[in-house]
Amino acid sequence: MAQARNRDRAATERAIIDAAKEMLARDGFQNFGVNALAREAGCDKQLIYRYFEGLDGVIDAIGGDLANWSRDRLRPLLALGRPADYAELIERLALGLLQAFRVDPLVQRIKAWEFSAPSPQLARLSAARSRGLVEWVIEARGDLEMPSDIDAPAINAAIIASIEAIVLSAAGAGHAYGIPLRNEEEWERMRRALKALIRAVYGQRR
Amino acid sequence: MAQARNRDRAATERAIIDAAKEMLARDGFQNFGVNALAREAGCDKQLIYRYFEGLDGVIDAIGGDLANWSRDRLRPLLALGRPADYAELIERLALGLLQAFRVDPLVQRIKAWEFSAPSPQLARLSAARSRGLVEWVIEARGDLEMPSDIDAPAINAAIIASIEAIVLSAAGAGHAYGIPLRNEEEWERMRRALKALIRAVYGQRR
DNA sequence: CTCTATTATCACCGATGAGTGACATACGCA
DNA sequence: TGCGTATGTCACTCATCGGTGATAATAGAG
Repeated sequence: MAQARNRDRAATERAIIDAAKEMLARDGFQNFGVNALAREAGCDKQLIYRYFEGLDGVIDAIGGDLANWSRDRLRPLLALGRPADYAELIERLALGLLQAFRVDPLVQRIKAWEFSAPSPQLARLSAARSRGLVEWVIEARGDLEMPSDIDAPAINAAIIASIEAIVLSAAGAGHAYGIPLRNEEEWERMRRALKALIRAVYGQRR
Repeated sequence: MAQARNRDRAATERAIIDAAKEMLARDGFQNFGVNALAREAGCDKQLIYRYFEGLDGVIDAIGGDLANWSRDRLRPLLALGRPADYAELIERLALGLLQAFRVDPLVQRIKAWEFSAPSPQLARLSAARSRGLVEWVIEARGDLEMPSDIDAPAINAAIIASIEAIVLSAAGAGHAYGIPLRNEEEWERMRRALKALIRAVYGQRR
């Protein structure tokens, strides 16, 4: 439980934001409210209104923290060197995203909430992540040629969609669409399937 | 707004269930509660407790209504005759499921809620749908050989996951992962991409 | 017709929600 | 040193929540 130092607005704001992130990651948006947040942050709820103008402002602030989420999570993949072909590029993207999403309950909750209660505000958060994603692809792609005979953007969308739904299912139920996903071996099976899918549709240079 | 006839328990129960389905399809689980449901069903909330022992009982009753959802939605596809190969089988499954899911806000809401607030109860609803799905595949597959060189169950899971995430995104935001999905042409683009994905991974007999 | 059991309604409880106005405290500037 | 303002606290309103006990109304059995 984050605790605010006294008489320090910046610290209090951080305490509120940190508490909010922790609560969301733990319980989701379910019982997320001003009262609970104030309790968790160890301050009076009045301050939430004063400093953030309510819960929405807190969400926006979290959005600021997460603005570069995709970029930051995928950056290490650039160090692997240039991908040999488009298939390898998308494979890296998919597996990197899978891992990043899998270990980040906060982003999982945000995505899940976006599914069940769409709002312009949550959509903005998601849009920022998407933007970082395509920027990464552009940067990592370099001068690699894009497949012209198939609709790569739509196919990539399908692949990313698949990853998000699988992670969300597994996080909640321990399995996804009949495939158990409780430990690293089981996840490795799913990774292999995704790789097979990507290699099949984008071909592989040998 | 469903309205109960007076002094007719069966009719009242139906009115409650119908109102619940309508509310969930319209607003999701967000403000779904005993008070709101009673108001919408045009009866006193006490009856919800008497006849269903609370909200959970109502959900279970809806589950009963939806027990054969997959089976019923996919059945027409059996009339198309035997698929020529495994790819065609999965293609029919995917496109059939996409369409069924796309036009059914109630099932969409249930799925979305399962993502953001996993519970054994919701999981049971989803499990029933899954079961119907694999039963359909077994029935439709007949004596068609299954691909042995790849992990078809995991790949199929990924494909179905993809479809659900795409539909949920599109329902909320009008687009999914950068691909606009507001009209039938745009959906046709996504269908083509899914077909390409399935054909690529499962090959096609020619 | 009378009585009983089912059906439906009403009035209430305690808890909790968001939101706000008034008040206390302490920091830093003049 | 004293004062103003930023910071923090408290107490309250009003609405809604899930849940329950008592009571009214009516249909059907005898």
